[in-house]
Amino acid sequence: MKMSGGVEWSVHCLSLLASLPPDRTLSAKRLAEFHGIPAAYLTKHLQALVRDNILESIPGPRGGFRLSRATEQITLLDVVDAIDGKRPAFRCSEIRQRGPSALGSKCYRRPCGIAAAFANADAAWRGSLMNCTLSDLIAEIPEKVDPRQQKKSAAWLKKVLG
Amino acid sequence: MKMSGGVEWSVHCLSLLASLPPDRTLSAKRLAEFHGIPAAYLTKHLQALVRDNILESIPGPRGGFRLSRATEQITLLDVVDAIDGKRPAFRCSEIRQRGPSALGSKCYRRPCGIAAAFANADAAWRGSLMNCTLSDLIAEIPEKVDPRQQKKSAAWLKKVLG
DNA sequence: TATATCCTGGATATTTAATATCCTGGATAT
DNA sequence: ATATCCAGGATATTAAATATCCAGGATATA
Repeated sequence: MKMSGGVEWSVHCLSLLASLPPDRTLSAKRLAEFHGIPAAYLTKHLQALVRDNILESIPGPRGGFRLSRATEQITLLDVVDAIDGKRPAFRCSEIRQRGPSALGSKCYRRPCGIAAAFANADAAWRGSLMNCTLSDLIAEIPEKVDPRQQKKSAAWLKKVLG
Repeated sequence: MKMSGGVEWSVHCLSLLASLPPDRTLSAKRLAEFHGIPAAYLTKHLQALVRDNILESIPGPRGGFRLSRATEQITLLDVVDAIDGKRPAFRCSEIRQRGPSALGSKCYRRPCGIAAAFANADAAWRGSLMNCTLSDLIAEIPEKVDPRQQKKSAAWLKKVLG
């Protein structure tokens, strides 16, 4: 079971975009350059974030992407849902309806206990992700990120923003 | 992000095996027949369960599989770990170490905040799965499974156990 | 002891999903 | 007018999940 790598890319991009001055943007090319990842593929993920109203995009020269909501209003769950989809990891294939002791399909209105247990685990996971906002992640940068890297990032931003 | 379908098959098989008289077994073929799933592939999953000491296997005629622990000692997490592997869904690719503002690799001893947040969610998920035992699932069969299906299952078992 | 049953593990094929690139068209700032 | 940038479709590549088959070893039974 593996989550799309695009989720990691997306959160890092959102974090960088959150440090932009108001109304400034970064292009997909710049975002890819900053993170050392392929621009063409990153673009696909950014489009997914736009579709889910996490980012907004500006076409044309000096265009690019910026956050479409406050950092407090963007959770990790929002990102996961946008990039990885909303379908749960456990997908019940209703094997109880197969085999020699199965009944007609009308007899299975409620989910089976096994599917319910996995749905609980999924809810716990989503709950945890829902409780972590982009704002939370940014707040811990000063204590968690090496000051030298913070400085280099700021310098890079200053350079590309002209 | 999708969990292996083998997890669902496995839990259903464990549930059926739990209803066996002591020291009786079911072969992979019978388990597959009961659930209407391919025997050859199910075998691979059963082998994984044996490797993790959830099942034990008996070779030879009248051989097959049986639980190797009490139902109270088998959790959904045990099954997921055996079938789907122990690696978390979110795999940090350390993109912070790439790009123009990265430092040398010695400067990244602690996990980044993003990876930590996903690790929390993973822990919540695992915690939920760990709290659900095979015993719990079996306990709710009387209320959750249609009595007619329970009857058919019992009849099938009686037949194949001779 | 011959035989039939059953698990084990390796080899391999098939299918599906993730990853990745490219290109055309439309928007827009300069 | 031109250069930059996003949107979305088409397509290629890679990796993983799904699935089958077979040879080898164990064992109950006749």
